Amino acid sequence: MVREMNYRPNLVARSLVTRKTNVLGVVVPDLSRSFFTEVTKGIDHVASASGYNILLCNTGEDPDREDDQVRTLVSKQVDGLILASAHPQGSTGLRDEIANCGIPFVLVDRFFPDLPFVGGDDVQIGRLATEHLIQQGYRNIAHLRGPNVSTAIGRLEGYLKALNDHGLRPRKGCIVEASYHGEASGFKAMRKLLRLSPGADAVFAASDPIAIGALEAIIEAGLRVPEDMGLVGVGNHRYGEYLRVPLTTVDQNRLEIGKQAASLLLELIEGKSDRSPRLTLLKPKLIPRESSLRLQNARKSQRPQTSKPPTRGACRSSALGRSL
Amino acid sequence: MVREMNYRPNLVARSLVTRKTNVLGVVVPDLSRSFFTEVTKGIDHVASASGYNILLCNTGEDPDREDDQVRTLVSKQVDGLILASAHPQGSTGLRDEIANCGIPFVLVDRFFPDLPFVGGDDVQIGRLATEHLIQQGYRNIAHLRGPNVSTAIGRLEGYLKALNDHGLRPRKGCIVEASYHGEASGFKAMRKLLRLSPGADAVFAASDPIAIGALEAIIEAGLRVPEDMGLVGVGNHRYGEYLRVPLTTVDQNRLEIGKQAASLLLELIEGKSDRSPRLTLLKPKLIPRESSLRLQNARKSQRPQTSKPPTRGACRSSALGRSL
DNA sequence: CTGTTAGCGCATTCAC
DNA sequence: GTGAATGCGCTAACAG
Repeated sequence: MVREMNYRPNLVARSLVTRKTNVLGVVVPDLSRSFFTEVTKGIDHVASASGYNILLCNTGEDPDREDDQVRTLVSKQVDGLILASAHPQGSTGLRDEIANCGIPFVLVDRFFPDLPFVGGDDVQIGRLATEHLIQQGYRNIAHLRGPNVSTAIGRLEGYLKALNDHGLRPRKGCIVEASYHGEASGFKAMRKLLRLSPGADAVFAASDPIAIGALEAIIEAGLRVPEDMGLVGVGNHRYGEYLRVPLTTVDQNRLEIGKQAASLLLELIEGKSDRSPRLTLLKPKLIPRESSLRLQNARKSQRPQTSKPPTRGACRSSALGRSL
Repeated sequence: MVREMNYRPNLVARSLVTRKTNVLGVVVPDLSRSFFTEVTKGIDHVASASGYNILLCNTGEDPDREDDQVRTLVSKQVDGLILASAHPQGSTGLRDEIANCGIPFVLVDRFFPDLPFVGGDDVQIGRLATEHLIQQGYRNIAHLRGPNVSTAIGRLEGYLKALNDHGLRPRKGCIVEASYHGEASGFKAMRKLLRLSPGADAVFAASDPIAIGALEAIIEAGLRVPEDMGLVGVGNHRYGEYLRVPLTTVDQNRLEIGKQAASLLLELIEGKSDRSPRLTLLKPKLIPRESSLRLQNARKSQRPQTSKPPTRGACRSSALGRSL
């Protein structure tokens, strides 16, 4: 009957009195990066199951814009906030803007000390990737690191630790910075790396887009992957297995990051803040594919999910033959 | 001074009296498809420039869920709605839910008669892709179509028209349906196609993900792309140029779809509804890459944006040689 | 031009 | 149990 009368309750009036909007603010640096869309999807999944909607903001990696967005969201009385902050590591701006305004929030992906956080274990990610390369027999492993946010810092740390644990040392010039976003950035960084540290036989790239750009540069230089140059990325990018050389990667479980962040936030909102660990680090998982498998015994683990035949060799440009 | 006192105006109270929330509802079928994230980004770009925020909903291609979301958004008093509907073509559910509730809205991507719309010109897309293949000398062109939404219907129509214009006719079994979403679906559909219509020498896939899956199936079958089988997708997918064979595609300008949809919606909201064409079809553009270029004279148009050497042959699995 | 008041549409309270 | 009054925090209209 209510349906037939098509009465539409005014939820903003209701919100004014109940002090509850059933809206979660989500602030990300860049919507086109599949990492963040996947996280957002995970958030939406558990949020909408609990009757919440998502107010989405794109900061474009601009901390000032981020602060504006957060202020607006707070003014709009969102019940909670999930944020992948563009503030540089160590800056105090984030804490000023969020932590003192009294609204529940959870950080994702980019870690800041003492604030509720859900993300990947970046040190472990760096270690996993690097140890895999070492295990495959690579010895001169370079690193294409990301910008100055916690993820890049942690992955770098894991990379250095893994090298150290195996008695290896990074060579001069073998760590080059790229921006997370673009393949173009990975391409440029790899070119630079090939100049600076010509002896490298493998690369750990801090993200899959960086790795994809690097792959192009490696091929351009006339090197074979994985024979002459091993390559590992991070993110389990959806198209990683369809690339010119299927890309080994470290999966940080993006969907789960979103889901757990939303779950934690909902608990904070509903006052069940007794959940002790406000720091959730998801366990990363190595996805070995062709780009790093130079040992025979590892060939078996390719493309388990489809019914394609497992026998596939490297996929190489015909322009390659000349320089070998 | 206001800032120092850090007074936070309660925007829901303001909204209650002004009857304006400065929020736009955006409803999409699937956030992980890059098409929709790019459109959403475009929407956010112009919306936030005008002081609007975005309330985002994911329907998962479920019409019932979509109706729920729309009802909620309306109840939340969004100022306007942008919607890529999951309702099947010809259904009346959409019109019932939206058109009569008095709130301004714009449809994107999926077309419905007589409703404000911004999207690609799908007939033109289908024609462009197919004519390109014809021009490249392919004669037995198959089609992997999408599900029953306007985009797939239009692209199919363009495909048929282009064939007809050139005195060609589709063979029996050469049109196979796939779901838009998954590469897996494209893979299966292509396998089926190779069985049903073994003589095909080219495929027009209704989306890039379908094309990506199809590419894998073609390679698996021991065929070379583009020599034995031409391939064209739709969407100018971000990773199309990094695939095993760089993929020819039709760009429908996704970012622009979002921007124009948001602009139109803002005009409708602000009452300047005198903008006569409420139907905006963006002009598609062919992006030729290796997967369809079997004629020499077309080789020049590969990868113009980077400084990579233009000489690159097809990228083939080593498992291929056997069946030729 | 500044200060006061009514009321936006609901949920919650109280009286009945 | 049902029904009328109060107020959420703000803007708009009004009075001084």
